[in-house]
Amino acid sequence: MKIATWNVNSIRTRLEQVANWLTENPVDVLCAQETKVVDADFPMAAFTDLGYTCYVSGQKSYNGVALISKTPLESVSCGFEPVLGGAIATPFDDQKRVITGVLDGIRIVNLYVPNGSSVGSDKYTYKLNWLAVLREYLAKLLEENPKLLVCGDFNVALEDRDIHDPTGREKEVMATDAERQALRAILDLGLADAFRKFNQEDGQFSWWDYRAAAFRRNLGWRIDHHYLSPPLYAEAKSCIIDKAPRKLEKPSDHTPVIVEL
DNA sequence: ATGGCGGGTCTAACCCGA
Repeated sequence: MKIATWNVNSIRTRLEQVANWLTENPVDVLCAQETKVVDADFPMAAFTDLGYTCYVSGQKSYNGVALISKTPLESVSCGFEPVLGGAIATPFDDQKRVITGVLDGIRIVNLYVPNGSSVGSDKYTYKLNWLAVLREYLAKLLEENPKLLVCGDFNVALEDRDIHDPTGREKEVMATDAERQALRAILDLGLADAFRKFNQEDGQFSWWDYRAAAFRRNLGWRIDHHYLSPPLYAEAKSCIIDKAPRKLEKPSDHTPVIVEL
């Protein structure tokens, strides 16, 4: 089974690229983030034409996540509320950042973690609070789903080798100790980075700024991840970053990461 | 860099991303 995560930065603007990529890379499930479209306007036909079923949780202009699956999924839900209840979840479910479903006994969670804007801002606080709620959400899911795959755009680079230049990282959003500790607290539930099972090199990135020719100069960050519970980590066969889509005209600033189980 | 690019939409002295 192959599962990909890709922040597409608008599913409508990127539709042709995503459909072409799926044709050439017919993964079982594509977990997309930043779809930036309300559910009624999601371009489902392009994917049904390829034999895929779409499960979407979107909003106008911002955020939005989708599961695009070759086989229909079971037990699909959106947001934190179905798992955590309204008291904890409601303040966070306005922003559409979470969708999950089950395929062959594997629960797949597709996330778009808040960016955080700048260190010390209200959005930075929101990000840390959101990650704390995510920990509770995943703890509940792990109780019922020993085979858990959590993927998406985490907007956190866990280690210095995941950043082209870690100098001054403590002042930069996505790399502060508080963000890393929030993510580590989640991984301590029993999740491990699929990519690092196979690749220990630095200079391995999944996002490059549109500006300053960052992609050409490989000035990137590795912030898109697949985290696996122990039985899935043990059976994982590969995890690769496909840089090809980032080389196209008008690309997303992220590129797909694919795990094979 | 007082964000250089590129999405979005209230098409702007706009907002947001990462």
